[in-house]
Amino acid sequence: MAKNQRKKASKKGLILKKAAIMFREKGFAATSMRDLAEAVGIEAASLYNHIRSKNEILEAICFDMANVYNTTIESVEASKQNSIQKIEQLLRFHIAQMTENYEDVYVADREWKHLDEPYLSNFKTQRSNYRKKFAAIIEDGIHKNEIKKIDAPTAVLILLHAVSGIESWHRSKAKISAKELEDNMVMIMIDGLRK
Amino acid sequence: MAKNQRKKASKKGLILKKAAIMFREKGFAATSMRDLAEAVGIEAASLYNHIRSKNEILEAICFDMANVYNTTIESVEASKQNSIQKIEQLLRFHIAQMTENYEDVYVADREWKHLDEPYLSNFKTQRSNYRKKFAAIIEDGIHKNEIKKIDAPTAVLILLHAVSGIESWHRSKAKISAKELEDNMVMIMIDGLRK
DNA sequence: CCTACCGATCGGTAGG
DNA sequence: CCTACCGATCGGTAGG
Repeated sequence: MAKNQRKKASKKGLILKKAAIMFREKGFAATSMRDLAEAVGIEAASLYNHIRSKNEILEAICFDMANVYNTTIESVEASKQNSIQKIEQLLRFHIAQMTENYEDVYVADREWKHLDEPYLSNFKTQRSNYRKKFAAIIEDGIHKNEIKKIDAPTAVLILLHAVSGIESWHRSKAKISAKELEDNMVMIMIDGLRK
Repeated sequence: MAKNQRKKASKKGLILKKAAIMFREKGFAATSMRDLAEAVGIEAASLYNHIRSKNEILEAICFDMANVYNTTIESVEASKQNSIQKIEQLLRFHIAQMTENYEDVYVADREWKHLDEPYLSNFKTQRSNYRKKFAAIIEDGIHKNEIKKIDAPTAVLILLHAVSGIESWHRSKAKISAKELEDNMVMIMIDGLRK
């Protein structure tokens, strides 16, 4: 992963990486800069040679994820596949992110509330736009009779939240492999949508 | 709702209710006792005539929800229905909780990490037991050929997280009604499981 | 990258 | 239920 390499290469990258781990474990508000500094191996004051503020760390994590999501859905939109295939591709993308890039995904998904303005509004807009694009793909599938007649925005919420359920799987050191997990999820969700 | 009545009847009930709203909005750690006191309409120090600590409030919310969950799944287990019917009943229960008792459900689901020991361990155990009971129902349906061959613990995670997606629906003042929402969700999830 | 420190705010208590 | 206050900890800065 290019991103993971970057995150380990520089000190700022290390700070972002450790921060994501701690923000997931304890939450943004309950993680102190002194906790973070200890995990990085420096004094709290020294963090500020690499980052401007605690909130800037959260911004970096959230908007890096938003960019990955935007890039992906734009490429899926542009591809020549039917709607079921597009949805399956998006599901597999989200599952892969969850298993490979767990900490960042979790933080961007659950801790974005702690963003300050104007970043908060910006993030909420991007999030809403992503869901609208996803819903449009489902809507298209309904019109083309590939997908059962359901409320598309509701289906998007179900799909995205279902994927976030992998979080617990990740923690539980389950016996099932990542591949099996992915296939199980895709089967359940796709069969649920299909006519 | 008996519980809502109790929560409005006494001052302690009002504190728990306002706390659930604020813990959901800002998170447990980012909600101060002074914020909470203002919402209740008293001084921060006066809160301590009704509760022992900030953590006690979180405990009350989380364990009230755990009790509701336990009671429900025990009654579903004891009922004479096939596995698909049991799962549908549990799904409708969770959806109803999400639409009727949103704040408490959300806090018990997302903020329990901030519980102190021994409550934290207790809560995690109850949560794990609930999921095991749910998985056993799915497992039973697989053996009886009512449900496709999938990994039952994974299916439980998908179902429970999918339901939590209603959170965003709740916030978005969607055009779809609660009844339609419920039917859409049940249809997608049940069809996804069925053989 | 560290020592030394700031003002603000936190959860909670004493005493009435 | 309030005023007055406590020690601890917070994010962040000055200066080297």
